[in-house]
Amino acid sequence: MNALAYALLSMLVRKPCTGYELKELLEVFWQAKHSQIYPLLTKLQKDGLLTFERIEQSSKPDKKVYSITEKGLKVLKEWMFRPANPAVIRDEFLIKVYALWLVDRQSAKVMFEERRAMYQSKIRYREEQIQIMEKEFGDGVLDHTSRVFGRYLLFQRKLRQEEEEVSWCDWVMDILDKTNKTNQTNKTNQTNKTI
Amino acid sequence: MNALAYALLSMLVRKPCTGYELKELLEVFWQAKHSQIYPLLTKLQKDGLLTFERIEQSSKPDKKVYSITEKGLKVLKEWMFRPANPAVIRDEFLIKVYALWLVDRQSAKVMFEERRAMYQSKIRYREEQIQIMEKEFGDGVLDHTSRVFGRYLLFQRKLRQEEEEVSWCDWVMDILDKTNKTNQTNKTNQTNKTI
DNA sequence: TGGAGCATGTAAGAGGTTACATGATTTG
DNA sequence: CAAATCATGTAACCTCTTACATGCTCCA
Repeated sequence: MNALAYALLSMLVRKPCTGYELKELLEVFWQAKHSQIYPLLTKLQKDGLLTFERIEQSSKPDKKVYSITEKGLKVLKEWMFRPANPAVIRDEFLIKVYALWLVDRQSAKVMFEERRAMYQSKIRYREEQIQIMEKEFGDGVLDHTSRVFGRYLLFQRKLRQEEEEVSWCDWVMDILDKTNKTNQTNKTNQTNKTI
Repeated sequence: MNALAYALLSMLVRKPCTGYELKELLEVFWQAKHSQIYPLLTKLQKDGLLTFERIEQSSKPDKKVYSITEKGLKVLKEWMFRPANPAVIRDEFLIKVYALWLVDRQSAKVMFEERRAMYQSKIRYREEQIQIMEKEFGDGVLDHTSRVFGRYLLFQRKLRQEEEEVSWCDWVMDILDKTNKTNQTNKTNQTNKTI
């Protein structure tokens, strides 16, 4: 039982889903490719944590709708009370930031402008999604026993983190602007002090 | 050349380091185990991107101090201008948040209190590190041509994100408090509306 | 005297990505 | 007419974690 397995259970305890739907819904808190999801669903079903029903569709491929079993629910609930492993964050952009002193000020600014724009569009999407939830569920989004509660909390968290990212980009671009533009061949670069 | 390889180059372009040091320094933006770092350093050295010098130490094991080569610098600089792959974030706690509606209010509160405490201690550490940098480098931390610039930006970003996490935990705990405490067997739970 | 820090390495296995494979319908 | 969406699956490969392996010093 790995983290992705619990992620799938935590989705299916809300409502039955196809593997395809799970991939979409999972995106907000656990990115996975379909090539990882489909075999895992089969495994969890064989282990008795899930069941599935094959639905034939006209004009679309057949699909398998998975549901959680009693055993699956029990396993998920037990896991809920165990301490979570620390988060893993791997962001290539941050490597580039680390080596930012190698590039000229103008290129650095462009990098941050692009980053800012990307996060700004994420914010717009996130705000839309939050509005949809609030419209559909009303106060249910703030009810800790409602199925949508956790999803709502996660979208709010994502939104906050994305807004923070934009604000950080602005802060960095401000620093890049404030740099004395005549002092291109600098002095501090000569010192060998490094952490 | 994978992302970790560029992460190592971006460290070594600042100053020569041992594998052991790299693992520590890398932590702020790319977590990796030593079992991944050491073989990769050997590979990069064989590819001519790094060189190393063996340093014998009394009272401590020998060490290999790696430095970047001209070729390594060229490869790194070229990579700097290529667009970064999207960030990968995998946080088990968020899976638990998704299924939070399964646990009682009190347990949910405990989970967020622990999360808050953990991030609060990260903030303390981060603030210390930032102060150390500011003391040692002065205005150098804001000079985009200084070797410490990128590292400083990253620590500031981490701090902001960690503060945002604490603020989000407070927001969630507030919601959990505001819930009508007599309404334990709820109504919204009965509806089958789900996204 | 046991644990943390310094220091490097290999091997096995789990987790995750990319590519291969198929195929109908809808939308721009 | 091409691209996106729905829908599922396998195989090869790369990435990352865990475990095995060694050994000295300093500190509580």
